[in-house]
Amino acid sequence: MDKRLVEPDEGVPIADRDVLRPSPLPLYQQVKRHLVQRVLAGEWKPGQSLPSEQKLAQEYKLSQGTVRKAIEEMAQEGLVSRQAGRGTFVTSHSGNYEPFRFHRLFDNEGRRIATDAVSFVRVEDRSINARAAAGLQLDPGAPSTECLRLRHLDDQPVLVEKIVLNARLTPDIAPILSREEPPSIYQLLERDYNLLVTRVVERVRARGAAGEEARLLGLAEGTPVLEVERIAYSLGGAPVEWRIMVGETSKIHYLHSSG
Amino acid sequence: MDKRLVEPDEGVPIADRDVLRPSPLPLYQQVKRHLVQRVLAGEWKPGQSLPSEQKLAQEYKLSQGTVRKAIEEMAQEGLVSRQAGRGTFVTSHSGNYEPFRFHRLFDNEGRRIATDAVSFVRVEDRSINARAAAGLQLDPGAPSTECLRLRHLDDQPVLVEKIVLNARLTPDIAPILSREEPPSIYQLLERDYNLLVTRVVERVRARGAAGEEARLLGLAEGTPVLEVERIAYSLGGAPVEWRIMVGETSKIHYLHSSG
DNA sequence: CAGTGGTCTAGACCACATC
DNA sequence: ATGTGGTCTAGACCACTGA
Repeated sequence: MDKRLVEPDEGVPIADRDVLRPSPLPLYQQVKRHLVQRVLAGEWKPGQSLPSEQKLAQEYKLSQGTVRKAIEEMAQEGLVSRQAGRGTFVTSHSGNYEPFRFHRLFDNEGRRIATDAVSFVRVEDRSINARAAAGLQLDPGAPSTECLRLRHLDDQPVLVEKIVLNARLTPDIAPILSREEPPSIYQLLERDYNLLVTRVVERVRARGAAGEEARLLGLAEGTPVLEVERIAYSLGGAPVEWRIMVGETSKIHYLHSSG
Repeated sequence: MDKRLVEPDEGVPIADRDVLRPSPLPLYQQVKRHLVQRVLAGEWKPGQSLPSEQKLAQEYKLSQGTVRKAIEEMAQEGLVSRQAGRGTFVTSHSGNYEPFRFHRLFDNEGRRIATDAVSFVRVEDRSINARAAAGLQLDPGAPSTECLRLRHLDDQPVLVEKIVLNARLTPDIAPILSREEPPSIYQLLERDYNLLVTRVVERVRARGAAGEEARLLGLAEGTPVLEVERIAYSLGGAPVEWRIMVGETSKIHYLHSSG
């Protein structure tokens, strides 16, 4: 039976339903939005399971189908993953669901540049550089944490990364980075700051190697290098990280499949 | 009522249903597969509308919801697009649905490199070059059509494209390319060969400009340039085109959003 | 065994397009 | 006024998981 027949507008129940009422948005979108908030608030931690569709349908006083559609969209966006017979689980970068899914750099044998040795050259708090400020939508001079690291492949340096974090979103992260030297920044953002990176925008350019990066990579000045400039957005759309990766492309390339 | 109650297994009807029966695949997947075939066979041409959900449900003797799920997946994959109140339409590269969706090169003002002046330097039938052969999964020496063209931006040459097509899939395309000089090869593949490009894989590298491309772009030998190597696959998964694009990246960059 | 998500049905109302 | 896709309901059976 159609809900609108049963509850014309006022026989309305429950607190949760109040949250969902006034908007003209479809119910399943409202449910999705609400569930996403609850996941972000940590009500269910990464790896844990959400309540079953039945339970959620009862809680929101909606049909199972409506809740299902909300959860299906969340699954499609990678926030949760579903397993028939088991349940719906909050995905995690730290879990083994899709580690390194944003790493699009590969070596010539098709191996992903991700799990290799990383050395941290420098980690410091400083006022943000102009280019990163533009990317992170911050005023020039805003506080930031900047991190320079170097990836190796077969003991050869292949990639320099400069990573800039908005210090207002990730306060006191510098000592953590220095101490732990984590292979994945995004794991750390999720674990310590509840920031889930869901989307990145990358710009790829070619240019000649220069200055410190040339030295770190062991290249002559002017050698053609690939530059990947990345802005990472957290769930909700706030830019949390600006990153630039530079590597010589006799050894590595950027790979993208689409369709 | 559940269909399985009404039709245990043998009260089964209709030719279409026979096609869909023996497999263990969900019904909506079978419907999807069948509809995709019908679109590819040209039963509904790009821009035209499919029958309504109701009609298709009757035709397949299934519920509207099942047909809907099939069509929704097709829409998600971009084969059709849906408009409430109007219908479901076969998408087209020539139509205005998603033109140039594979073009990921932009200038520094954020404009897509796509609609600009194109000049054809050369179009010829020849035996395939080694690199394209590997990409297209062909034997070295297989017949191919090779096309070299140059894109301009504000009257400056910015991008050299070498395009190689598998002559077995696209016979006699050379004269068409020479005559029409189309801005989009994929429109032509769809119109004249019923090949719908649905997926591309791109590898991006940096290197020094060399030989003919340096001359065409007006660059000194060794100037860093961006090289995008693309393999385009048609619906069904056959590689139909290998393409290499080379440009100086003081003027252009490769952009990719993900998540 | 009970519980979960996955599939399928049948029917309702809605907003929107078109004529 | 008619027809379209978009939303929502209520209930069925299934395959799979885990205790």
